[in-house]
Amino acid sequence: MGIKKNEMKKISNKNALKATFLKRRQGLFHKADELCTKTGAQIAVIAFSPGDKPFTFGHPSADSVIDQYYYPGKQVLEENSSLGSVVIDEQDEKVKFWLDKPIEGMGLDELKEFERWVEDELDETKMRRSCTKDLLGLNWIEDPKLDEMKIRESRTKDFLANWV
Amino acid sequence: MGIKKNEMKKISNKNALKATFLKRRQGLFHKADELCTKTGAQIAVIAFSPGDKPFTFGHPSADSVIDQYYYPGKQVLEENSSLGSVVIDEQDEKVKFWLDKPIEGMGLDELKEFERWVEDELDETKMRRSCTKDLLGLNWIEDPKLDEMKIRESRTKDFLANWV
DNA sequence: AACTATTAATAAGT
DNA sequence: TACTTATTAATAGTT
Repeated sequence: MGIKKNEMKKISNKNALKATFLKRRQGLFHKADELCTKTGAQIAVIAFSPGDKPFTFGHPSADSVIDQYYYPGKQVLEENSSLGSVVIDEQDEKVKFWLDKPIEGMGLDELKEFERWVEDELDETKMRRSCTKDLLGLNWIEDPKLDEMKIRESRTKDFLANWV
Repeated sequence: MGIKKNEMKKISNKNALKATFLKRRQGLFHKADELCTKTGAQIAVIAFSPGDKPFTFGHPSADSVIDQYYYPGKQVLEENSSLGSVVIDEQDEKVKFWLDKPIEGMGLDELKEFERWVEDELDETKMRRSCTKDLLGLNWIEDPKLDEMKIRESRTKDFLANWV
């Protein structure tokens, strides 16, 4: 599209590069938006400009789509606990027991037991989880700033490959 | 494009929905690819189909772009410390002092000081950081399983708005 | 930032 | 499911 047939190679001219990125980035986000509207798809687009400035599009939000990508839980249940939000796929007595328990009141031994339980639980159910915590994992002991930090398990390529 | 003027509303017919998602998803990824080629942009696209199947495009890879988005370090230096890997943009005496210090040997007060320093440092330089740690931030005290979990600071919309 | 010649994408048809 | 075509949409070069 345009005056000449589109040459598919890197643009060297700096102004042209900037202009092209602007126009095509807008076009790309527009296409993403249309696709969402017409099909109900959920889409996240992250684009770093040649100058490494980040631009994003997201429906319903970039973060939520990225979360879905890394933690493809189907029947998600969000429990609000002192840990932040722990995402699990099923609820049982033990889940309720631990999630209702305020972390602030646990001693070190209990904390370790809790941790062991979480790891076991999540391994067993093959679920992904995200929970919010502070930078160094210290603040929650006395001054939780939940929802400011996220812990993410790194997704395996295999999982998505098989899913598709 | 097409026979009729494009109606921007959700498609109800299931076959048309599928066909449209297929075509437009291809179109979207193609546009993303062209934008990368022509401008050197780095782009990640994640699209969940109406049936919630994930499709991705990434250059150089979806993961690397998403990582850049959450931890926009420019001149990245990876220090292997007892904290896992801490990503910072410059190295100075204080950085070396703290990163060389084994966390295991710190008392609670020192840990807090360390945390305060990290927060200050990163606020000042406007850097984001990623460090690998275990799920609950406890293991590193006695049994670090580094590189298995990631703590991420949740990005504020404002930061990106101002950056752009 | 706005314009337009031209190519590119695609909705509907086959 | 893939191919075709009429038509709209995107955009390269220009101002």
